[in-house]
Amino acid sequence: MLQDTLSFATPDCSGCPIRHRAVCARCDSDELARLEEIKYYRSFEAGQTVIWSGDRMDFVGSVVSGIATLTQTMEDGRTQMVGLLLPSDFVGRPGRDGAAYDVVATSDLVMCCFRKKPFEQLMETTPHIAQRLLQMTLDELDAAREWMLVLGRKTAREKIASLLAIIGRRDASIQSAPMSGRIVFDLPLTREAMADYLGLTLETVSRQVSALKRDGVIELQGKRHVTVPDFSRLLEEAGDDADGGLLV
Amino acid sequence: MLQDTLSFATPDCSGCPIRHRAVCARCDSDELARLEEIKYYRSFEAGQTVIWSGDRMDFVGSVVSGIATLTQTMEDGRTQMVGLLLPSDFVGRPGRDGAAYDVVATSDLVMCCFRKKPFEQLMETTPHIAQRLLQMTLDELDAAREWMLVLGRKTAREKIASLLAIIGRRDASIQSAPMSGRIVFDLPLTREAMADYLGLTLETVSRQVSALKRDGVIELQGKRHVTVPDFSRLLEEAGDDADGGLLV
DNA sequence: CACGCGCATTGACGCAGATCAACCTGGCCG
DNA sequence: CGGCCAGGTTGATCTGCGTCAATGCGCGTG
Repeated sequence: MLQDTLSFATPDCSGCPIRHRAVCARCDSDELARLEEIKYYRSFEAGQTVIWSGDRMDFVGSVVSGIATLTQTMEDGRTQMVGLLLPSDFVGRPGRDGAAYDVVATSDLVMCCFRKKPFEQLMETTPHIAQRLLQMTLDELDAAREWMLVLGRKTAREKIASLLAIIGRRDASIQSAPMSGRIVFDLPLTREAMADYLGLTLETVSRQVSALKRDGVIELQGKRHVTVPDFSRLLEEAGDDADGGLLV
Repeated sequence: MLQDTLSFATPDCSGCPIRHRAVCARCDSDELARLEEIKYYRSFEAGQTVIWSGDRMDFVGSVVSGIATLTQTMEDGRTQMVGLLLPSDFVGRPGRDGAAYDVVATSDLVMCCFRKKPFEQLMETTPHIAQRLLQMTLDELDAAREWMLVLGRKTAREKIASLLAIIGRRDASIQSAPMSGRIVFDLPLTREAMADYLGLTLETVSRQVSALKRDGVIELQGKRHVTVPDFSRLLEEAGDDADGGLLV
């Protein structure tokens, strides 16, 4: 919510919505000014590819609004989503030349970018920026490893529940909603994208979503709008203990 | 190999084998001296738990010799290995209090540790340490995401081949052996540990290893000593294009 | 309105890998 | 030496999910 307002009225770091989590969280006014110089916004349409794996990347940045996915593809076409980019998530690999994955916008998308070279130079002289990026990367690493457990050991039903829990939690925390009880959100992904995230087929996703609906774990309005009447029940279905687990 | 010699004759960073990849790679003599003050070695026996998930961690460090695994466990006992720690790999989460995973030594293990608080202080004032850690964390993130593709989309046979390729490559690069042709190494993992890494059962691992042997992709001397007559053939079996893929 | 198209659902069937179970193999210790 | 036990192999059977295929549903467009 906060994310989607204000951002263009005052397109500078101090007013920038990404400030909540992103690089400039601890910057002083001098550093903000330097960030401001190398900052620009980019917009993408739904379905558009933001970065091809292997591309030279000349920027780093954060998602301001919209959703993008991060995927890997094998030569024979099998694909695995390895990350989901929601508002405030960071994109880019300071110190690296190439992109490692495909980044695709799944909705209309706005990114707040910094030109990479000068950003890296700023990083050299500003310790807390590197530290901030380290913290964010550790978060991503935790999320990736959490997801390895989901992919390697969970059943299809548990996988679906885990995904719904992650999206629901993420959405809820943005809205400062309570972490238990009733939760409502929109699925930002097609059944196929969900399947790619979970290492399943879209048919299995569809079946398991229907099953969770039939069993009262979730309610559906249309295909995408989800109501979770009891969030802790969903966590149980995901195979997590009610409080821990599922970072991001 | 290099790893296992010398390390205790001269227990300072300049002679420390981990210097090849780890934090002190770019330190000047002053910084090395400060690292030296907060450095100590710890030894573990095979099977010993180094860290329990949730433990308060008061150190960060690198593996000097031996092998450890990084695992997550669900309440019902299902476990997923999320990382393999070989010599020179970094352990720890600067800026974080708790451990996120169980770390278990699978062989006798020596770690080179730094006390965490002073290490973090050093990081505050020494930009390139945070940058170095960021690079290492990005490497781990790439590896974790690569592994997500393995877990989510590969068949059992491909999974085994991928694991053998990773271990073989890692082992070979340490010994500066060529990246193609004949490769020889020892499996540092039991069949069960391999299964936990790959999201399979140990029976399936055993069967697929036998199958790869039967098909001439690998040769086995005993249960653990592996010869790969043609590394690029192994990469094919893993579903990778011969040059790219499988970071770490 | 009918048509087409992208997305989703549902059913029938087959198979890769899990499960259960028996047996092997080599190293250690009394 | 023999017995034990952890780790490994192999076989028989079961099942969850993939595969293939038909059908539904909402929406924009001619």
